[in-house]
Order: sequence, then structure tokens, then C-alpha cells
Amino acid sequence: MSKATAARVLGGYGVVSGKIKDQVMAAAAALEYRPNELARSMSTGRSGIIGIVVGDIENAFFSLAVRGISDAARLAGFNVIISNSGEKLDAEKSAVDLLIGKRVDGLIVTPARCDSIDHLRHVGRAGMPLVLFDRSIPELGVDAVTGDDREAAIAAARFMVEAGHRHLAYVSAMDVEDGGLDIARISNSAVRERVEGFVSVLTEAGLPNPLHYVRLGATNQPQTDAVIKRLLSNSSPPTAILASDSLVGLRVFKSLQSLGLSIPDDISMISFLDADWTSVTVPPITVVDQRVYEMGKLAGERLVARIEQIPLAVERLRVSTSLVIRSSVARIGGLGPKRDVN
Amino acid sequence: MSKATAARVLGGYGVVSGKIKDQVMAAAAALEYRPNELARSMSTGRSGIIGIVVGDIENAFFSLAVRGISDAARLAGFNVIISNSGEKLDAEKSAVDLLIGKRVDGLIVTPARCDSIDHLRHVGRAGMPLVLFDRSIPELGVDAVTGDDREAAIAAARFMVEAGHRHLAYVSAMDVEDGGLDIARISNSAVRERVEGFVSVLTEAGLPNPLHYVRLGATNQPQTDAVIKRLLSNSSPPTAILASDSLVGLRVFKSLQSLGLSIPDDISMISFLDADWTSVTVPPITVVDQRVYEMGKLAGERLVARIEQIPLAVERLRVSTSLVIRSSVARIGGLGPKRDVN
DNA sequence: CTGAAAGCGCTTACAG
DNA sequence: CTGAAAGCGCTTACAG
Repeated sequence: MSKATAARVLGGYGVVSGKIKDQVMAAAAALEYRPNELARSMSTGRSGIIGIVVGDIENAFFSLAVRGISDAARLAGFNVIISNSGEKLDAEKSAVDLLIGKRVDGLIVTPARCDSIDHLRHVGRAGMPLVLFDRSIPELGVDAVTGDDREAAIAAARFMVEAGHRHLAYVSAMDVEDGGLDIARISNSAVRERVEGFVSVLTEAGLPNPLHYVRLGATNQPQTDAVIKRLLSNSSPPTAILASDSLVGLRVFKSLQSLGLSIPDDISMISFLDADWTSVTVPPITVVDQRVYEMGKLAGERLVARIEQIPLAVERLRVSTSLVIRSSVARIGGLGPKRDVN
Repeated sequence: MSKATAARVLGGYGVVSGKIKDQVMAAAAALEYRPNELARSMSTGRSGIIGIVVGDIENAFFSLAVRGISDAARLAGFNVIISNSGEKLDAEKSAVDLLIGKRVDGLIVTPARCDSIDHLRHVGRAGMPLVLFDRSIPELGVDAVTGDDREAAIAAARFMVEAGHRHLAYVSAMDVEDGGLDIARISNSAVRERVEGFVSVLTEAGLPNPLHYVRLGATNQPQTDAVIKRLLSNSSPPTAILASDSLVGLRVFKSLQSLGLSIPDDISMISFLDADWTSVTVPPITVVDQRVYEMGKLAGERLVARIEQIPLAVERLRVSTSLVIRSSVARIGGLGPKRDVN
């Protein structure tokens, strides 16, 4: 029989008689035939692959997200190929290029910077849908799935303020080039919005200098130790710290621990992400639960819808967060903070 | 000029004059040309992709390993495509099939079961090198990168025995079908070897019933709670627990905590893997440091060497582990265990 | 229902 | 140094 006929049954397209079909299947099984997906993709123009570029696969935030995306992808018959940018713009650029080269059917990326978008425009021009994850870039005109970062930070900060805290710090891992901190110029929209929310609560509460204790650059343990030490050496040091993600949170926790400070008696803290470690420390840590799996799933579903050309308005999808209250925030009484630290 | 010439400069092969080269490059840049890697792979027979099938990407063990593999791959000019088996044989089979279909240049897989290997033989027959990760299957005749699981378990068990413990438990997440426990039939070689090591120490120390407290099936929190409860309801319950991985370790920790037991006064424990959470608990947990990143890197390098057809004997590469002693194992004095639990 | 041809976008010899 | 042809393994119309 002809190759075309065999191809029809193996490829599952066209029409073939039952008898021949059986013969082909038998032969294919005997020869351990597996279709060459590469060739198939070349003809059909679809690779069946979704490309993902995340900041750091070792970060629980991203690995959970990846599982969400993968589950959505698998359900729709897609596979995923994952790249790590390490939150470096250059790595992100080449990852995107590579994935375009592999002719993925669509891309999900966590942009390291929201102010450098040429490489992201390429993907649209290459005819592939793109959905942004965790961070949004309105100018790009593509879908984005994020948390409700502003509201989350507001809830966390408000919780601390209501507990009586007057000096609150926000600590993030974001790399910063210059010393000056201009909120509007924070290039990661998630961090920017969190800081905005944080600052708005402090302003609302009539606290002075809301930006005073906002610190970026806690990218590793030594850096974090330095950040914390500087924070606490202040004349009226913060009594509560909001950590921008669970990695930062863990580092802050370790810093505090190594300084011999006890939580929440000496200092209070809240961390983003309901990570493993937050529930087994003493005390357990109050966290912002981000529902990352849902975020990933939503992003995956959205991308699939785009690939399948379902008509949809470009949107920013926000997944709501909630505060999981544990025991890391002290209630501070009467006149000013109770502390015995310096 | 001809397509062939343009292809030569874009593809970086053959010889082209400098002048023409510049023209082509300029035109390519203007048109935002990206080579179609699919087509390239079809012609060359190389996809530049390494396939990875892991048990669970959310498990820190695997995400660290994936980073090791990815780093090795990237250094050699390969990209990775990751699949999750969830430790399910069926999912693993289809992942392997899929990756073969994608014509990856080689595969690294963490076999869910070491006693079901047909699908793994396929990859060799499809002409692709395979390296096993974390678990070894000698019959398959392919490279494997593992920890020194036997020695690691021996070191951990010995540490406990030397601290005076006489009743030691081993808890793992492995799924088991029947109730009976036959070490030789544990289908995950890493777990089997750890149990062997564990048992050998108990035997050597002249302790009765070395298998008595070996428990599998701690696959989630409720299961683990049940396992722990059963263990402790024994007439002479274990005074020390060795957890087979960091997920099990965390669950065991939480179980113990929820029972109101304090570590190490009421009960001691050691966990495999130097995971995040193990250093911030009270007390910090003594762990088996598995150097997973190195394992991943080694596996990646080995696979690359195979892809590049460097002649090498088939080997099992073992990455040594070490015990990180913290404070979760109590020294038990004089006559029998000191405990006040039931 | 089945066959023969063209094409996907590259690379690889083979000529000129 | 450059061009024209063949081929990688599929799918997609188009005939029969």
C-alpha cells in the first residue's frame, strides 16, 4: 500500500478502510513506529508546544505556577517547554528568541523588566500569542495574569497598622541599579503595585515618610542581612516587615533569627506566598496566600484560547489573594511600640 | 542572490564572501528573521533538545536537579523540555513517547518503577541515549546518576543508634500495593537501597526486628498522620524517625507537631535533603545533604557526552552525601529510651 | 477509499 | 565563492 494511506491511519486524518487500518496499525506496532512530530509540525504549522519563560524555577512561586500552566496545557493537548531567565533580561531575550525559533504555538513569560519590551513585541510579530505572567505591561496590548498585588499589600499593611505598628518596612529582592527609590520607576509591576499599596496604607494612616523603610535588593542572604541590619540601626526602627516573596521572607526570617530577635515579640513580619516553611516555624508566619496554581492554570487556559483563536478582548486577569493569619504579627499596645531591641 | 547563499550565512555553515554576508545579515535583521529550528532539526537530525521526565517538579529535590541538568545542557548548547510523571508509570510512559516523538536528542528520566522498563528500552531503540536519574536499573544497561543512598541511610541510622536509640523508624512516600513489605521488591531503587542500609545498621547493632518500623505510603498529610499514629501506638514505639525525602520529612514534622510532641525531647528525626524548611524549624532538623544540583549537573553532562558519542563505559555514577548535624536527634541515656509519650 | 504530487524551511552534497 | 537539486518525514489538496 502507499505511504499516503499508511500516513492517513497513523496521522489519524482522512478516511481509510477498517481492514487496511488494522494492517497498518499492526505493522506500526511491530516496527515500534513513532511519528516524527517535527515533520508533523512543519506541515501543519503547529508544534503543540507552549513555551514558558519564568524567573526562577527553584522558587516555589514559579514551580507552582508551572504546574498550573502545565495542567491547563496538557488538558488542551499541549506540552510545555520551560526556560529560566534568572530574572535577567538578556537570558529572557535569548529564551524568547529560542522558543520562537522552535515555533512554539504560544508563549507565557514572566517579564524581568516591564520597561524593556522589544523582544516581547517580536513574539506577536512572529504570529504567536503571548500572555504575561505575574507582571503586566499595558503598552504591549497582550493578556496578563497577575495577583491583586495592590490589594494584597494593602491588606497586609493594614493588618499591621491595625495591630498598632507605626514603623513598617517593605523588603523585596528586586535588583536596583541606582540608590534612589522612585516607585513609579520600579520595573517589576508586581513589586511596584505592592509598594504602592503598602505606601497608600501608611499615608492613609497618617504615618510619616511612608517610603522611608521600603528596601529593594534583598537578593541573597548576605544582602538581606545587610538590609535588615541597616533597617534596625535606624533611630526609630521598623517594628514590622512585609516580605515581597517567600524567598525574601525566608531570608528575612533567618536574618532576624541570627540577630537573636524573636518574632513577634521583638519584631513582626508577614511574607507573600504560603510557602512550606511558613507554617513550621516558631511562630508560624502570617502570609499572603497568592493562589499561584490558579494563576498558572488561568494563564495556561488563556494562552490556549488565544492559540485556538477564540475571540476575546485583551485583558488583565487578576487572581485574588487572602491573608492567612498566623502568629508573626504582634499587637502593639498604647503609646508607641514595645520593643527592647536596637 | 540565491536562497542557498542566504541560508549559508544564516545557518552559519559553508563559505560566503564577507560583502554578501553583510547584506544578508542586514536584510535578515530588517525582516526580523528567525530560523525555523523545526526545519533545521529535520535536516540535521538533531533537535538540540534534551528531554527530562521527573517525578514531581514541585518537589525541591527535582527542581534543584532540573536546574543542574539545565545548566549542564545550556553550557553544551542544548535546551530542555520538562515533563512531570507524578511518579505514575502511565504518565511516565506517555511522556517518554511524546519526547521520542519530538525527536529530542536524549532523555533523562527518573523512573517511577524500576521493574517496568519496556518504554525505557524504546528510547534506546529509537536511537536516543538515556540516562537514569536518582534510581538505577542495571538490566537496562544505561548510565544512571544516583546518590549513595545506602551509605547515606547507614550514616543517618548509625548516628541515631550511636545517640542511644533502639527503636528506629523509616518512613517513605512510596506507594505500595499490598500490605506485605519485601525489601527486595521495593520498585524504587533509591528507596530500596536506603531501606537496606537502614536495616543493615539495625541488624549490626543487634536490634530486633529491623524491618518492623519501616513504613511506606506517607504520600500526603493524612496518610502520614496515620502512619505516625500507628507507629506511636506501638507498645515500644520508635524514638527516632528517618524520613525518606524532604516532603515526607515536612509531613512527619507536622504530624509530630500536631500530636504535641516536641523534637527531640519526645522524639528524634532526620530527613533526607537539606530543604529550606529544615533550617528554620525549632529545633533545626538534622538532614542528609544530597547535593542534588551536582547530581543534576552530572546527569546532564553524561547525557551530553552520550549525545556527542564520546566513548564511555556504561556506569552508575554515585554522588556522595553527608550528614548535616543540627538539633533534631536527642542523646538517649542509660537504660532504654527516655520518653513520656504514648 | 486510495494514490501521486507538492510543499513546509531548512541542510547537504554536488556542480559550476 | 555561489547556485540548483535532492531530501528530511510528515500533511494537504487534488485526482482517480
